Amino acid sequence: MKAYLLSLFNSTSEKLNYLNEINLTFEIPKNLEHGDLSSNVAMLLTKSLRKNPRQIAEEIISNFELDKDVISKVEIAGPGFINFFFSKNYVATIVKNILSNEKDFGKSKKYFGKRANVEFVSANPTGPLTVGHGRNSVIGDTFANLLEAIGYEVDREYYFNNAGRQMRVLGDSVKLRYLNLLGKDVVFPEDYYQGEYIRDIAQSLVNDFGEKLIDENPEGIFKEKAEKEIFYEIEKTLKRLGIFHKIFYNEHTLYESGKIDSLLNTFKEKNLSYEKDNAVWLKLSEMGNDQDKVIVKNTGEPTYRLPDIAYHITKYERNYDLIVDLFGSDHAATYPDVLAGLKALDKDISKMKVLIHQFVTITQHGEVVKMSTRKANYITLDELIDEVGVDVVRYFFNMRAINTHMNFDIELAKKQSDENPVFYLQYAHARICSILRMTEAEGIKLSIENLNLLISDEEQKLLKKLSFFEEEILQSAENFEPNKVCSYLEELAAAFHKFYTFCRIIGVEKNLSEARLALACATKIVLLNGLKILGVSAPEKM
RNA sequence: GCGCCCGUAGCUCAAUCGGAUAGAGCAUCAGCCUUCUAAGCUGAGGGUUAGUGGUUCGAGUCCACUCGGGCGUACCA
Repeated sequence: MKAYLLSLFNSTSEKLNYLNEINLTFEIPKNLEHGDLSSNVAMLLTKSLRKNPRQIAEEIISNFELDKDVISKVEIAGPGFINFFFSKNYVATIVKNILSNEKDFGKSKKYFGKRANVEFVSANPTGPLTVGHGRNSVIGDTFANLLEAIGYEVDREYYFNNAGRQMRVLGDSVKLRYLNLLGKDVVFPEDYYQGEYIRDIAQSLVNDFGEKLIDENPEGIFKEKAEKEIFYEIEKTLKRLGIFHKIFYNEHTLYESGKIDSLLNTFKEKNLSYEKDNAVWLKLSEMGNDQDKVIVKNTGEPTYRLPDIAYHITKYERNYDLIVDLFGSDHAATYPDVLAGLKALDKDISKMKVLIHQFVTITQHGEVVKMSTRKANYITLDELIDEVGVDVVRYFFNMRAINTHMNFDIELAKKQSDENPVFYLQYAHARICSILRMTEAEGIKLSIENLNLLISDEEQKLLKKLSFFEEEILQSAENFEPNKVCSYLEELAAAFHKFYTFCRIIGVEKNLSEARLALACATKIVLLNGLKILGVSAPEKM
């Protein structure tokens, strides 16, 4: 429908030149009486033309060359909106389109041939993924799915660091637990990792090695064992959610390959850094940021900024057209430094898209749970999946805008899992599958020959909803808004459930029956394609 | 103190780059199953969009300030 209006305005602009100056947009009116699509061009032109918007609208309309088979009515309404009403026949043709494209319906080729990198999760292997990581994991994967749907070839990437202070403490924690288990009298400091998993790892070392490791360095087998075990668990959890990273990028390789040193040299050569107080500083204030920051400490160790910049340079070297970083608001302060560094090195910053999601506030028994891996005060993602299932977890994190400070009431999630909107969508899909089983038994075959019979309100509303799918996906992807996919699918499911209630398929006149079956099949395809982007299953029975 | 994010129905959230009468779900209440799955449908109640000013044809949306909450503000990541 939008495509038709665009070409309509395009041909009209040959007569009315001022139409070329305006950015054409169409919106779907909330109120049905305002048509199927609406344009506000006339109002946007009031200033430059110095005319009443309704007069302008009048002039535009009178120059349209309308196809009566497509547009049934055009009217001017309110302050100067131009409202378009499409013919029922035209609306019904979407079914053909859906049935012939099937799995590919909704996908677009706008970004065909482009490559994107989506970095998400990126948790260091110090403990199991928590509910807090869940939001990052799910929306990161959904972004990747969305980008694929609009033509990108996407690499999912996980950046991690198995060196540094956190990991030292991890090794120390395991060793102390190990000594603990062997009956040694040791003090376990409060700021060490308190989690039960540390004890499990230590226990398995006791089982395998007995007392042989008592004199081993904590940075050796203790740390290595912990990292391996924890990473194994992280990957297992992600796998449950259907998340698979193509690339695991270890920060350490940046040092081994000399990229850190060479970056440091580049900064120095370009006079972008200087030494002060025995440390190396990056001239961020000259790059437009608030203040200069240290990139190499007086101990000789780099701060996280240097490897972060070096890491992102590798993304540029790997020739991506789009580089997406997703992280929680606790890291929001770090990315301007990275961007400034990249810009100073003449990298095209417009390829970067840094997305920040707000925190998930967990409440349990009416109280806010402050999550801390160190203090072992957390609810793991695995526990959540055990409680409510993969589909609910994925849907729940996808359904809210990433900027919302979302609340997660654990009790409510368990209790209301039956009433979660995800079941509403899945139920629509299962209902259609059920109809398909019945019609097959009855020998009813779908047909696209008599789609013009689909004229009731319920049928038309469903058809219109279906026709906006591709546009919704495109917008969700371009704006990085997975929650819009959820809203769309909920509306689609609602339109279907109404259609189901009022329009019978089995037991009506043959041509109508076949046309309605075609509509039901088209709906099934769109539901399936949409749920697939969200990573949610579409059961055939419930 | 400063920076970023947020504040919408009892609760959780929407609202198409500023659009027409602010919408869903849950919860509450009243109806609908001899016919394709009632995990559904129909209807009702529920709002000074935190507050005060401003910008304009038009503001939940943009600007300023105030109040309240989250996250930052390291030679930790």
